[in-house]
Amino acid sequence: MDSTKPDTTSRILDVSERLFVEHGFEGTSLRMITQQAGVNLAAVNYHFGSKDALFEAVFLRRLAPLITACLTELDVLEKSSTPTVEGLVMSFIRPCLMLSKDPSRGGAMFVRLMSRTLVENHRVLRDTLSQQYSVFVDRYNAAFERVLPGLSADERAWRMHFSFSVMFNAFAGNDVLKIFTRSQVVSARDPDMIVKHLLPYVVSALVAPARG
Amino acid sequence: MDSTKPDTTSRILDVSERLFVEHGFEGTSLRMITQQAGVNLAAVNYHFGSKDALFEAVFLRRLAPLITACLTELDVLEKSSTPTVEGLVMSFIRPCLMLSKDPSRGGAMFVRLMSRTLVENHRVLRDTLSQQYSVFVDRYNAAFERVLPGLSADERAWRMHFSFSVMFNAFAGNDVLKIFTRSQVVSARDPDMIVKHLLPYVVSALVAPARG
DNA sequence: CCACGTTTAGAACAGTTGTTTGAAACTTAC
DNA sequence: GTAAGTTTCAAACAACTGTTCTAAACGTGG
Repeated sequence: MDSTKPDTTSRILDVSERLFVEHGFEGTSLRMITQQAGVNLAAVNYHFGSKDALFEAVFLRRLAPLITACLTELDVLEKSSTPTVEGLVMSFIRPCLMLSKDPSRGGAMFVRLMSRTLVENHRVLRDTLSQQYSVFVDRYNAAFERVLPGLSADERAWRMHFSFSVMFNAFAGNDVLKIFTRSQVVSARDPDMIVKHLLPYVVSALVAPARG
Repeated sequence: MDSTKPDTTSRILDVSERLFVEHGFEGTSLRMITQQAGVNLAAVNYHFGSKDALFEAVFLRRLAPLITACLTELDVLEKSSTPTVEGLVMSFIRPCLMLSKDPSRGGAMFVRLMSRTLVENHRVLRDTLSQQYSVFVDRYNAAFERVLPGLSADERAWRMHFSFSVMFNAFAGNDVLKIFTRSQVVSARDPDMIVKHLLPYVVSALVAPARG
């Protein structure tokens, strides 16, 4: 046996993550997964119970640590006497950046999976996950209120909505203009390059004065 | 016969558009489509040739007019002696807004379809469509260069990338924070409300001074 | 060596998929 | 009214879907 070969469960998770990103939940069959993972077809149902449960496992494996990393960043930030908008934005970007640059955690794969799952509106997102991480949103809400005291709750919610949207899609590599042209508008997919341009963009939009 | 009932082709297109948005390309079967459209199963292959060709037809029906509307807005803008960033942004937002508010064109359905198709990376987007609307990107590139002369080509490309990303996802109703909480962060999906907050957000980010 | 719980194996299940077929029904024009 | 062309219909096709089953193989402690 190849000792470097991970166990069946991990191999299934790794292959699934990639295939779910590439072909979506419906477009990925258990036979594709088990073949590429080099395991028996029945292994998925044996180890995870069902295709749905497998998807949830793939998702939770990465989401929980990512959330934790963000919350830890927020903890540090809250102890600071002078929190900045830039620091707050980085408290979300930094964990995404770390994840994107770590091949052992699938790199940017998971952000892409979140992006796909979001637009696919998968059950797991509506039913299982959505409510158990609401602390994430609450904490960011409070943090944004602190660094942007001049905004109404409504205005703040919109700017957060837009900011997470653009940050998310940047890391997921969703190039909208790709719809209209073959040539990639943005040259590289280097995560550091993304952050370099993303951070000032988001901060500029967030700190703009409220229009009365 | 009910004279208000559209013909088979249109009924298939309308139903397909909605189902492709709700369940994606792979998740939508021809039997779902034909049943809801009240037509025979073979009708899709008779009128369109294949499921792939149907998808392309659904996509092109809305995309071409949307592109045209944007290009027309750009024409007007270019004749203006004092084009503004706000005007340029609105030249994209306005056609999206009109579309979103027009139920006879499926409302916001098509923007959501574009959003789904983008992350699904469908063949039709890679092969068929991508190259024939490159004029869209070229025109916007030139227009942005005119109203933001202080930016390098690189910086401009990134800001355009982010801006179209956030505008797109706003109209598509992709609420990222929905992943983490059940409660909708942004209250309404009223297109006018979206524009009201979206426009100043994007403009602020676009006009921010370049950091040398 | 044996017995035990865990994992893997291949085969089969009923149901669904996109597509094709040939005949029926319909519309249109002469 | 009849012929030609267009559209609809039910039925069938092979291929694929997630899931289940039982037997075989495996690892482990006695």
